[in-house]
Amino acid sequence: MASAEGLHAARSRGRNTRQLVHEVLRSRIVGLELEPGSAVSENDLAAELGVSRTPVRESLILLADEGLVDIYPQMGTFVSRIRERDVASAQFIREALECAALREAVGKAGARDVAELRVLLTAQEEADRQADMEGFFQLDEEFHARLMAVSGHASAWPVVSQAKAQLDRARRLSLPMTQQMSLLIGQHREVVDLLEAGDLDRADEALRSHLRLVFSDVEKIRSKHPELFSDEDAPLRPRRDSPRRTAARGDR
Amino acid sequence: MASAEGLHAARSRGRNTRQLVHEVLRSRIVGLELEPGSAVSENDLAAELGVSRTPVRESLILLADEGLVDIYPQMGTFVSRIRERDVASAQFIREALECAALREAVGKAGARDVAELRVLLTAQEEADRQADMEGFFQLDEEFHARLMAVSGHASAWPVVSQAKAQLDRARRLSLPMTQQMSLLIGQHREVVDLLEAGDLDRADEALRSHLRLVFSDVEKIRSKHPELFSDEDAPLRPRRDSPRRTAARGDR
DNA sequence: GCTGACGTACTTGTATGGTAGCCGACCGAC
DNA sequence: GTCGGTCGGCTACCATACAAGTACGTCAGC
Repeated sequence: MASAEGLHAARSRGRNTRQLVHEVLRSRIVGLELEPGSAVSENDLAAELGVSRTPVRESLILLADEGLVDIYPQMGTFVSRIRERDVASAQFIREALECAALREAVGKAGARDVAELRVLLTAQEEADRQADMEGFFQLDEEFHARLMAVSGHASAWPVVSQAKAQLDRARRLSLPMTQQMSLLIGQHREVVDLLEAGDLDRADEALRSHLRLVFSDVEKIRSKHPELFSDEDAPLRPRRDSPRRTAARGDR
Repeated sequence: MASAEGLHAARSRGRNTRQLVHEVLRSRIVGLELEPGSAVSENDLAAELGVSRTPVRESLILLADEGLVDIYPQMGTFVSRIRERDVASAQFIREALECAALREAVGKAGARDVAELRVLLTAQEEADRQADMEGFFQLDEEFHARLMAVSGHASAWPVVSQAKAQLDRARRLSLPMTQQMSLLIGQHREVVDLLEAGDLDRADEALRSHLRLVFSDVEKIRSKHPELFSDEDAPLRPRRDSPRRTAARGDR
């Protein structure tokens, strides 16, 4: 997945190196491939990805803006630990925007919109049957994005997506309980049903409780994996214990 | 304001060059000192500000992420024209977040919160009397930020602020009608009154209509200054007519 | 006069060099 | 044993050099 070589292969397709590096790193962080608290050095990443430090550095700056990494000048850059405050903020933003969009979507939604959403629901059930967690995550993202698009506010999705990233890092750990998947899908279906029926208030409520469930998951995770979270106000101890990088030298 | 020399002077105070350049450019763009459509060359800015291309470039990347500039590789970077779509999106985001926060603030607001808000209202009236538009803008920003803070969601303000930037560029041109200022202040006061009274629905409605008024202003501006707006879908003509930069050479 | 090819001057993208500053281990003094 | 200074190695920051590509003025050909 997104190895060093694959990066250059896709490079010709419009996007430049910075954007590719940004996507790779973002995906690794949100997918927990890079754990909260771990160091991400410009030099190491540049060497691993086979590019210079410049695009890596520019990507890290963007990721810092998104709150996914913390840059400590002259000390290092670290994947940000999950902060209570950021998670709560992300939840608030997501809930406000998605619910506001849904309220506008009710009444606007055509038969085609509903049909497209139902296609995604079916695909989600298939992913559930196959226990394809990664696939479900993508379909979930697409579902929520599409839901916002119905209201005509697709352009606000990136903001939601950014907030969502903070939540998803933690969720990644919780979803293994496969029972959750069918529950979430059921909630998705309920939202679509109520949207189709034009029941504004109940649709809003259904989506809101769906999002809250996701949020409460994060809290559960916290007790299980406290090392991924930041104990607030004690961030000035990034720890540079980075073990010597043994491999990754012969390539290129 | 914010000349090249001032930049280095403030540099010692914690923030690095990139952040300073970012603030300067953002302020110039939102303040319309740099007009939509005008070219912002990495080289020119670096020379003018007395720094190298690197921090300038990194700032521009951040500004592009905020939608304030458009980067066309190998062609140039231009202050983005105001796009119908972006303005609508910004309005949606702002309205959803600010109103959601206000709804949560009702009931939470203590006497002290209300008092602090009222202090800002008084200051706004003073700015109105003195026809101090710039001061009013800052106080307006502070009022809305404080209002969100009451709900405990101050950390979501940057998102609102980013959306607001898109709207403010246009508003900058409209506010000269000083009659508007007292109208806006009156609406601010109404929101605070209803917040204090604990009337959730009417407070929400008051804030919403206030924000909508601001939004409608933008539409008025469009007819007056069409050159600042993008006629959608015709963006691939940035025009490089950048007139020779005559001044700004002897300093440093 | 008009059209089309070409060259120059500009742009951003990427790579690399040098600097200031922080951490942590080592080592000597007490 | 404990404390304090020093030094090596690492970091991100900034500056600079080079590369790839576009626009636009110029000029030759018609």
